[in-house]
Amino acid sequence: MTSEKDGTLHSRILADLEGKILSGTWPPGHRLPFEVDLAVHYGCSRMTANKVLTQLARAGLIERRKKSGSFVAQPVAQAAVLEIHDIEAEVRSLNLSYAFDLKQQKARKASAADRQRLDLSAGATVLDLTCLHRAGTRPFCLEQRLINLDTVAEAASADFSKTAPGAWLISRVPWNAAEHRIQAFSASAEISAALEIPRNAACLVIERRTWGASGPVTFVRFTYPGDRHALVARFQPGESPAG
Amino acid sequence: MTSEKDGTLHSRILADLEGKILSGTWPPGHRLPFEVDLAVHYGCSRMTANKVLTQLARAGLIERRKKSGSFVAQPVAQAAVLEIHDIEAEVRSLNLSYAFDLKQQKARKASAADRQRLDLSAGATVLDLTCLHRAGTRPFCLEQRLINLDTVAEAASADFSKTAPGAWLISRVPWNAAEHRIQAFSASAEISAALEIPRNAACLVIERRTWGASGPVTFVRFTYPGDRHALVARFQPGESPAG
DNA sequence: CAGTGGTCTAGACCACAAG
DNA sequence: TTGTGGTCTAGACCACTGA
Repeated sequence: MTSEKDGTLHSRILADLEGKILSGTWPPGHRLPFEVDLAVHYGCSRMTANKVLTQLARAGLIERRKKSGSFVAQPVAQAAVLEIHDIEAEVRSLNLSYAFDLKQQKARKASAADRQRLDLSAGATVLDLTCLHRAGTRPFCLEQRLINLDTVAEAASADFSKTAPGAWLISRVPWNAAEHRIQAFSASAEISAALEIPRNAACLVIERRTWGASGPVTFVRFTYPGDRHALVARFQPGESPAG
Repeated sequence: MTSEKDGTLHSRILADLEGKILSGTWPPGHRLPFEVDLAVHYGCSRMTANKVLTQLARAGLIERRKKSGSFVAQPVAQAAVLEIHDIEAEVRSLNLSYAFDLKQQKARKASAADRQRLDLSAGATVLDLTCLHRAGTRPFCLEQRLINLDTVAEAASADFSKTAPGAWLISRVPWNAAEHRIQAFSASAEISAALEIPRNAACLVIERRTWGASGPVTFVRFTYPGDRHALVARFQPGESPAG
């Protein structure tokens, strides 16, 4: 019964079922009781039982099939939530002072490479930015960014020497879709100079493409000294990553 | 009005509200109509309106406060779902043939380093595995793994020359928690020999610690040639990553 | 065809926090 | 104090799908 008296009714039922699944009492493939039976067993209405099963299904712990019932799912893909923080917040959480230098800011016609990176049509103009984020006095991360001036025209006249482009953009284009790409590269001459690391040192590179409601917004590449930086992602079954 | 006629009632309402938020019609901080008003406006019951708002809140698009109402949230952390696939599936999705070589398999007392990696107490025994995953004939990824024999005793007598350890484990310890760590490293002598890449070439390294219901299960380090491999993560606001 | 999940309702009570 | 979200119910109809 795992009777826990805390929380709401359906969260208690949820915890009970989760325990049975995660502990292996109900192995993958096992059929759960029907909604009606759960409702009787826990003394609740069918809607409440349904809510619990729906939540378990959303979390990927069970699979529901009409006419057959609900079954404990086979664990498949290892999915994990990767939190890509704001760099300033990231630095400050290390108890280091944060600073950034704007190293370059230039508006220009989009080159072929730009258009591919930003998913643009010909003739578009972009703002090309480079800035260095510092933790304490050490270089922390090099940011190379393109901003689509067709979508975010105000960027052309913005002052990025005080406000980092990332923070500025989030206030202009609050909600957007993004695609991240994580790779390892050897430091080029430019990178090694900027980050003050040896030539060819391994670097962790995160590229992000961002789209807003009105089209492509920005492409940005963050380059971190590889041995000093790690991305961490956790996975906890049953907890919806969004929760 | 974004009126879409497909799907259920609450999914249509959801799409409508999502559109207003994502397009900026309702900017961050804007107060949404109350549940009762939404119910009236869409001609549904309050429960249905509640379901929609609850879902928006779970997705992080709105924030709900008692007595005050529901508000469009400030976009904060860039969270993305990182899918860490099974290596065999990953290779096959590239239309390449998959193979792996078991290069080492040795049971031993856990060293101090092992105990730290696997979160073990003294005196534990581990199985130390090394295997190379191939795509076509080229090395694709080197897997270095420790398995906690106190938790998964059957591993000691398992045959890993046919079944890759990852696939074997998932059938034994179906549901587990995991922590991933992603870094860039220069190839050591061992790595460069195994992956057939130059010494000090940049490598993408993914480390995973896994816990089951009965304790630490395994620690694994995947090393990929950095310039040939990328992790991709997507983020779509409004969609729950678990969905 | 029958039983399951999917959805929706109209109404209810409660806890909580803002005014 | 009062209005809001949070939760729960008993019952209903539908769509799908497996037997």
